[in-house]
Amino acid sequence: MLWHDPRRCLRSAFFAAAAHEFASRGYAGARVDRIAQRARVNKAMLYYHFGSKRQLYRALLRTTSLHVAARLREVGESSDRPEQMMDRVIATFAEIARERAFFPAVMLREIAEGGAHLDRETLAALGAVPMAFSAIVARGVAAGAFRPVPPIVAYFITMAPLMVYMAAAPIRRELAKSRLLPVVPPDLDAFIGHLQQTMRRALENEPSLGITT
Amino acid sequence: MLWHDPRRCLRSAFFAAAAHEFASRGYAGARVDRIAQRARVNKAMLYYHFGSKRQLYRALLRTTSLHVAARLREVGESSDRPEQMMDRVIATFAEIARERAFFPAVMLREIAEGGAHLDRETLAALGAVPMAFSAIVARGVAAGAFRPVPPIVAYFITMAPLMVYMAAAPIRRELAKSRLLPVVPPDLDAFIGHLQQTMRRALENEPSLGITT
DNA sequence: GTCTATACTTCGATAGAC
DNA sequence: GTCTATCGAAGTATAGAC
Repeated sequence: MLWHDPRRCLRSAFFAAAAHEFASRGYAGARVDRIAQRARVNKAMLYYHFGSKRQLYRALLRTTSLHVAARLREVGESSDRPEQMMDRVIATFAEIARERAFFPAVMLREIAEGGAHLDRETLAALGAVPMAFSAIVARGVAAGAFRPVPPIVAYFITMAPLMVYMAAAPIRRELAKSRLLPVVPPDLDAFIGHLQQTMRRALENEPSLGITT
Repeated sequence: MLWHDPRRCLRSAFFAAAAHEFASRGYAGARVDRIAQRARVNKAMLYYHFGSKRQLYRALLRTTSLHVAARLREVGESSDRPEQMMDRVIATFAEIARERAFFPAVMLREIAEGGAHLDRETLAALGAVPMAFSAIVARGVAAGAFRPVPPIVAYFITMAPLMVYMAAAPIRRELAKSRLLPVVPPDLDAFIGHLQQTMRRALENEPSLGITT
């Protein structure tokens, strides 16, 4: 990842700090001072390298989205059967969110934001994620392994629960702490298992044969 | 809805304006000036009636959450079979979001926010929504109509796609405008149909019988 | 209860030395 | 390339007249 280049290293430090700040406070709530402080770099450096808060935000979103899209394409290039591929797509989403804990919250926030602060290039990077996902589903449908569900619909039904369940971890903790939840919610791995099963059933093309329970 | 009471009417005007502002800009991005302007009331009045931006936000969240939870309980009290009840739960969510367009975005943002700005009372109101939903699923499981899926898991798998798909409408428009989407995404009604079908399959307890295609 | 004017604070951004 | 000091804008909140 080119960590030998000091310029790259500085960008990474800024990205990590910015990701944490934007995820937990949102674009408007994020403070440039806090990002610089967390990155252990002077604030003026941030402006020197990125120009503005907005451009830093865009760079973060672009980098992250392109990374996610690339990982999904990797899964799509494997020789797995479509059903297994969907399992791996879900696992990959979760894996990415484990590596980059900020990902779900930033994603949800940007959706709610409706694309304000974004330029065309960043928008394109964002769109690469549903595109990569849709390609996988479309091939499964074409091969007859999946029901003819619109790929973009499958994308939202798969990705949204994952993003929301992961982003909701803090508020679940709050609810649990205040004794406002009747039962302990399953951990992420269990949730992923349920989601995989749900999508297998949702996309299953031969209801009378071989539903895995 | 007590529209005859002028005090109630004023609160409603504030709520409507605040909802729009919080949904499109987030808590930190929301501007008290804009809320007052949109409500066609002086800003000082807002502070007179609600005390602060934060308390206005909490009041909005409480009112909305309690309304949603009440609507879900209504569905739960009907004499429908569990499968039909789930269809109606999904339809009800969508209906509420049609009446109150701000609902999905505010919900997603608050999840990402992790419960900051919230007091115990508002947190409890928020928790009432998954509680009401879970009660419905739990009864379906107890009656043998549903597979033994943890109700809270079913909640996230059902609610998240709806919230995200609705909240993502603006960014889908942006993507479409920039020609960054290969196909036109289904409208909300079609999406709801797919989600209902997905949840029927996900909760179906007898895979060999009566799957509706 | 309602409005005007303003106090006080915080934030994004930059100028300018090194 | 890096840091300090600071500016100007914009924000929440309130004091005080009516």
